[in-house]
Amino acid sequence: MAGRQPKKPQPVPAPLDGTDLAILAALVDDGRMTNAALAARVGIAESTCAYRVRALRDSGIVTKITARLDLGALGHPIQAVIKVRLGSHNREHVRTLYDRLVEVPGALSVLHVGGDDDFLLHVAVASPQELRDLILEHVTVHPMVRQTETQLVFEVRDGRGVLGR
Amino acid sequence: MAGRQPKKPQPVPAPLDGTDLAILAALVDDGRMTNAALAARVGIAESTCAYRVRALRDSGIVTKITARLDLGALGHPIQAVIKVRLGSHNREHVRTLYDRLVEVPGALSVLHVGGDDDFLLHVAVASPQELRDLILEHVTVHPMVRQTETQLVFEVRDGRGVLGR
DNA sequence: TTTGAAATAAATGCTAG
DNA sequence: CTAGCATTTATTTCAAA
Repeated sequence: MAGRQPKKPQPVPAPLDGTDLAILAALVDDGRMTNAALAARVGIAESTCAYRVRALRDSGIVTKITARLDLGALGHPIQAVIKVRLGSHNREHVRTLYDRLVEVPGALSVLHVGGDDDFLLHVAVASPQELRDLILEHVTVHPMVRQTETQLVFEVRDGRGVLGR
Repeated sequence: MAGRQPKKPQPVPAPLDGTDLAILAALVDDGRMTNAALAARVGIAESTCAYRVRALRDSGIVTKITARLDLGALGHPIQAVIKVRLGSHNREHVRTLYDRLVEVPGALSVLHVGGDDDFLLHVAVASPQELRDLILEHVTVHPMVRQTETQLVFEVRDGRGVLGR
C-alpha cells in the first residue's frame, strides 16, 4: 500500500482521446486510407497522425487491418451457424475441440460461449451437401460432441460497433 | 430457350486465377501491405499487381479493408450473443427489427437466420449491467420480439476462412 | 494482360518548438 | 505531444509488346 503514482488509475496504456477515437473510426471505415487523408480528416499534422497510428498499432488497440471478401463470389454462397454442445466439459476436451473447429475448412469464426451451447461455429460453404459433409467430418466426428444444431444464415449485417459510427 | 452462349456457366465476373487468390489471401492477412510487397509475394510486376488489386476491389470481391480493434482496450471487455425469436414473422416486422438491431450500441454483427432463432445479435459491452440494459432497451422493447436468450462469449477465434490460409 | 520506367504522391526520419 | 521539411519509398500513369 505504498504511495507510488497517487493519481493514475489507468493501468499503463494510453488514455485514448477524441483524436484517437476519430482515427480508429476512420481506419475501421477504410483501413487503407492514406496517412495524409487520415490526418486531414481528424485535423492534425501528417507526422503527428503517423505517430498516433503507429502507437495505436503497437499498443495492440488496432489488432490488424484486413481485407473482407465477397464469399459468394468466391464460391461459398451459403453460410450457417452450427451450435455445438459437448458431452463432457473436461478442460482438455474443450481446448482440443476448439483447436479443431477453427481449422474447419470454410470456418469464419468460432465463439466459445456459456449457456445452452458451448461453441458457435460460423461457416461459409459452397453447397448444402458441403455443409452436411463438413458437420459430419469435422464436428460430430469428435467423441466429445454430444449434439449439434445448424441454422442457415439468410443474411449478415455489420452492427455499429463500439465506436458508434 | 434460345441458344445464346452455349458454354459459359459463369455469370460475367472474372475467373479468379491462382494469382488473384494469392493476392486475396495476402490482403486478408495484411490489408495494408504495400503494393510492392504484394507484387513480390505473388511474383508479378508492381504495375500488374496494382491493376489486379484495383480490379478485385472494383468488382466487389474485396468488399472493404478494415481495421480490427481490441474491444477490451476500448472499454467493451464483455461480449455476448443474444438469440432473438419473433412472435410474428410478418415481412415488415422482420425488416424493421433487423434495421433496429444493427443500430444497437455495441452491436458487432447481426445474423438473420433460419431455425430455432430468428436473429443472432453479437454485441460487445462495458459491463453486465450494460448488457442487461441493452437487451431491455433495444431488444425486448420491441413488441414483435417474443423471446431472447443471452449467451456470454468467453472467447472468439477466427477460422481459416474460405481461402484456407 | 503484362511490363518497365518516368512522373506523381505518400511515408518516414530528423529537427525543433 | 506536435509540426515542418528533407529524404526515402510507394503508387500511378503510360507507351509498348
